[in-house]
Amino acid sequence: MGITKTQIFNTEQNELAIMFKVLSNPARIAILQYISQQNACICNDIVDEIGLAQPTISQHLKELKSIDLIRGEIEGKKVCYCINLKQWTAVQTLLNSFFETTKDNCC
Amino acid sequence: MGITKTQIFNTEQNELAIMFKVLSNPARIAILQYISQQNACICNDIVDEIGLAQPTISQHLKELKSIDLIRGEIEGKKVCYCINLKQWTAVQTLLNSFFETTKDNCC
DNA sequence: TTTTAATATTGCTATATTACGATGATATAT
DNA sequence: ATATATCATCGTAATATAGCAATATTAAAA
Repeated sequence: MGITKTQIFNTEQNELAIMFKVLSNPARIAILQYISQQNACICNDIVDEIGLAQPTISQHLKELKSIDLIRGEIEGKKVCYCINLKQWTAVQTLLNSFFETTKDNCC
Repeated sequence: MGITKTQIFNTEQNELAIMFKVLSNPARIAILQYISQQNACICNDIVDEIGLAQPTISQHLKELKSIDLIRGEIEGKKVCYCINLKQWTAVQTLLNSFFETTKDNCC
């Protein structure tokens, strides 16, 4: 999306934006939901489940990994992805606290 | 961002993605924080506060309005923006419930 | 009514994103 | 060793986004 002037914003603002951005795509939402439903990890059943090409899924997984929301464990030829619960909760807390703080200031 | 294949995802997934997307920019985060801190509404002090050109701010405000997160009240020449608390809370609940549901399924 | 101030809209450029085919890397299976 | 399956990376096309200058719009003020 064009150049974002990250320099003029503080770390918190930039980090919040990055987390929101990683989640701002329906494919990535679907991937997260699917991975979580498999309880255990899964691999590129994701490709079959979601209707996108394998490279596309792989790229989305990479973005989810970039903020450590999921982890990929190599098992032979396959890679099993699962939600990183610790980071998941941390992100949830961070976003939630943004909502709370803003709400408190407001009215 | 290139074409997103929204057709292959369900309404919930697409709506979540849209909300995350609106919040996925540090300028919009900063605008929301600033508006909320002013307690009452403010106008284009936002332009002075944030270091971006007036058209850019105007565009960001439009995107925030698109999901009804803020409201602009016209007061003569000026427009006073404020957080729409009802929608703010609704979005918070929706996102939070996404985090919770996914977490519950997971482990 | 003309000017001025505040905001929105338009048009443009530069860069990011989504998606995919082709290719590369790696590990099991034959 | 060779083939096959799984996944990642590269390169590229199409589209979206961020930002701004210029311009339009609107309303108070002169």
